Amino acid sequence: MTSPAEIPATARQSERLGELIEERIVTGVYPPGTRLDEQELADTFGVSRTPVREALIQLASVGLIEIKPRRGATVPEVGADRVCEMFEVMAELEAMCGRLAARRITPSEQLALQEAHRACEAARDANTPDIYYQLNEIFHQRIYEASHNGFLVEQATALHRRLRPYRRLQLRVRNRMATSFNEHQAIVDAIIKGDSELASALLRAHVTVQGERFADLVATLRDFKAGT
Amino acid sequence: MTSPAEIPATARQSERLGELIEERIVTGVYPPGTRLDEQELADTFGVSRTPVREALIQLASVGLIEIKPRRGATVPEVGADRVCEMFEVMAELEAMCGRLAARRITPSEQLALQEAHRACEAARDANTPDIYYQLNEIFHQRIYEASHNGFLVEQATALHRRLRPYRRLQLRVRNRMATSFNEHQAIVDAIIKGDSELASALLRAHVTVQGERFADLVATLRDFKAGT
DNA sequence: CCTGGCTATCTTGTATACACAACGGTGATT
DNA sequence: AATCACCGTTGTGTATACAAGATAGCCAGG
Repeated sequence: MTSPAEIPATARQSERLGELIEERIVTGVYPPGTRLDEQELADTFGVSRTPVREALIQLASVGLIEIKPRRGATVPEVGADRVCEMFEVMAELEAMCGRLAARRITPSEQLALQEAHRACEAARDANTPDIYYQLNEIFHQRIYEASHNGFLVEQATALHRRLRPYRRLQLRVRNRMATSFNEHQAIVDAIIKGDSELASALLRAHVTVQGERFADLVATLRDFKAGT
Repeated sequence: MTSPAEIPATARQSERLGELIEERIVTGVYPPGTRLDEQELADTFGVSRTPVREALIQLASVGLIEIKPRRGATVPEVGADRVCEMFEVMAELEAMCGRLAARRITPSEQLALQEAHRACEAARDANTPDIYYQLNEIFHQRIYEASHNGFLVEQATALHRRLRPYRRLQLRVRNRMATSFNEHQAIVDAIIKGDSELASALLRAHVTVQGERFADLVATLRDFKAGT
């Protein structure tokens, strides 16, 4: 039942399936608590259960879903505290990236970083949060890469991806875009100047504030829910 | 009334298989470069290919093996530089654990930490590196837990596991055990005292030195090989 | 009416079967 | 003799079939 020649069919289908399912999880199509029925997923994507299972196992080992023996896979209810913990770690990873980047960044990487930064500026001026959001990811990715630590880049990227949905919630917060950009400016300056400790501290604060804002948001929602 | 659990509850076999294969990888039974034939593994463990595949996929998503489409799974040749990168990240994670632990450790956790530390002391006095090695793991685990960040604990534990084989190499280095213990002592003092920055710095150095020692070891081996 | 146990059914976990791509060997051609 | 092409073998990727455990619904008993 393979689809007509639209996919090279050369790579494992489970690989592609994993990305598809991940996309549906982070975009909220499969909200937390959802039970992921293997047969159902198989029918949905027009494949058999085998690739679906492999995809699920892969997602589980990354922590995106939970598989309990004989009880199937579910999208975990990530508690707010859990997310805060993840932001705490993310802040440290980014701080580390910044510290290393300030020491190791190459001239061409400096250019790439500044270019990404200017792109963010354009999005800010255009007041397009969605665009800014995407460019922001590139900006941070540039910093990761400038750390010249491939393993760190992988870890930071993975966690960044995993936090994406929660960060997305903050897009509409008042003035967040402008504030974010100003913080970016200071970070760029510190890295270019080679001030590793400053870059580290700024990045840690930059990410930490996101975690705190997330916590605020959750608290607000809880109050709202309680007040109903 | 019936005996509750004498059999491992028949959780997924792939789970157990994964641990078995992982064990064989980190202990060097399957050295880097080994090609992992699915059928062969299936025969070895007396199961079919399906659980083996699932175990391999899980190991691959953790980075312990590499799976190339249509070309099977292999134990990757982790370059020395790669391992150094991992140690660099590990140092930072441990530093973070120490910083948080110094601020958040509870009295009972203090006792547990000191107990683990004293156990290490006994192993040092008995001059039993293998025992010390195991107790050292518990010691570090105690610090992780004292950070009161569950996600961080998971990440640190996972990376620690993955670095285990490379750390093991350093067991026989001269005086390593005594030096390690002294460093531990300073770390414990800093955490108990609540000096988060000191604890952080000490732990970073403690782990970094392991990475450097690994690099030295590799360099030595390379020279040795080149001299042949 | 509620509770407790039993069974029916559904879903996961494992095994087997099949399809196709990649690697290696052999033979023919230059 | 060397090179290239063709074919067989091997092993991965996917589908299907089968077995076992878990949940839920139902019936019986208190």
